[in-house]
Amino acid sequence: MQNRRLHRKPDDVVKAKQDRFLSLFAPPTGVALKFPAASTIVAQGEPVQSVFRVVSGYVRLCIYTEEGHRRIVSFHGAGSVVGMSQLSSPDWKVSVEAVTSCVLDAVPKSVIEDRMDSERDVREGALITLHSDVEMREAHLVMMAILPATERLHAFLECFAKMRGSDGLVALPMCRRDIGDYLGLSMETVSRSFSALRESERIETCGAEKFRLTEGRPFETNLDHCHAA
Amino acid sequence: MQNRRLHRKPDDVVKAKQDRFLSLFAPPTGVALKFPAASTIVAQGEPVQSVFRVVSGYVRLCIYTEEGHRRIVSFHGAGSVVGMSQLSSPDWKVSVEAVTSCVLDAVPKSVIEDRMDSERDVREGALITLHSDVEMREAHLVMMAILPATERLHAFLECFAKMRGSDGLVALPMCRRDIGDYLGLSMETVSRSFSALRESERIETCGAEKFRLTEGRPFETNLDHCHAA
DNA sequence: CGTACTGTTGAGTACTGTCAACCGACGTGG
DNA sequence: CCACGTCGGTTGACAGTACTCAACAGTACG
Repeated sequence: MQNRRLHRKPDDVVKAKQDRFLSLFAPPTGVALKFPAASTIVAQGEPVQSVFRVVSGYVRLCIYTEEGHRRIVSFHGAGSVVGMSQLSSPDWKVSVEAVTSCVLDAVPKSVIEDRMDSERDVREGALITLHSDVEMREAHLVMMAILPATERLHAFLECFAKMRGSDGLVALPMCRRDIGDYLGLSMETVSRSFSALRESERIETCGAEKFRLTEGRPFETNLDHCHAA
Repeated sequence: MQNRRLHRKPDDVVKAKQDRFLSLFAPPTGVALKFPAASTIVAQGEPVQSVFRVVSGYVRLCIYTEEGHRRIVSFHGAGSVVGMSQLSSPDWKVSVEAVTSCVLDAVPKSVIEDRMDSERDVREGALITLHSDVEMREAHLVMMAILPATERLHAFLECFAKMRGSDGLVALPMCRRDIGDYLGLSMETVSRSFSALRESERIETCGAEKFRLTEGRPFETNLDHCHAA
């Protein structure tokens, strides 16, 4: 879900800047914190004190509306940086919640800001992360508007499998409702879409939370009913 | 659509940083360019050479998918900065198109980068813009998932009227299809939603492109059919 | 073994997309 | 000056998707 097909700069150059930036999350500037599954790491509205990087486990970024609706903006696994887009804001616009039990490295906001001032590579690394955030949300937006439920789920699973990097069986850490809130679908529709993908043999499943993508199929996307031309 | 309810820092402090950043768009670093209505200012895939600021008129940011669908990510009126989120990318991930005839100030990417390196206020101003981009897309995402067509349109009109700052009659520069591609709705549904808002007296219209919000109504949003709790 | 929770499936409904017809404004050309 | 074509917007009819409500299955846990 992160860093999907970002920068096409020479990867090693980008990586060096990123590394410098990411090193801030290690000691001595960073501190590892552990959170149990389903706990709230930071709540929407809290003052922004730290930026995080996921070490292990999965977190979700949620937005709660006044009416009580929950929208999941993104999921983040090991390696993802969370909170950079909150830097110029006094308080969190999103909640960060632990999907599974997880460990995060936390760095004080002030440290990030200071290093961005003094180190060029940190600055560029941070910009790349921010840029990635914008792009991720744009891709999400496009998907939400254009793809029907089953294709949305398929895109999500593809994306998640890619992020995991494993070609084999992938375990989904989040429940159907989470996926629904991420894709803008009801829990039931997500479940039905799973069944549809399984029946059309585009995925294989092993229990409710493990799946494997059946690859290589030319797969005619049924987009006939989508508007715009 | 821009800078909606961003930073809650003391406004004057924020403004000073923003001003320094925004001054880059004026001569001598910036150059004003004029574009006719419906022209493409930069096409998706072109190398990123400049960042823009709208002086007058309106532009739209579009994403075209391989299947030929068009998604509008945002509209930008006078004062908006366009392209900051493309800085760490070699080429544009979006197209920038003139909705009306318009004038933009263009600043070379390299100038922006240099000044971000050398001036703290420019850096912070740029970050605020980026942060605003992320937040805008998140708000868009939430709206798309939660609101039914009529409410989506209403939210859009509210937002647009606020951006314009005028309480009176507001003229929409973009056509129904544009609004549809922005809201993830078909042109026809947008049109029907206009009619619905007019009939329920939540807006008044004057021709197809001028409207006024009928304010003060407690307006019970019909969100009963929305999932999640 | 009962309870609670997650996931699955069915039935019915509501919303929105598609297709199509129509209207009015505008500009062109006879 | 008027006929005509084009374009954007509106509206209707119909179909298809996805949501709601509801029942049920499987699993974990006490």
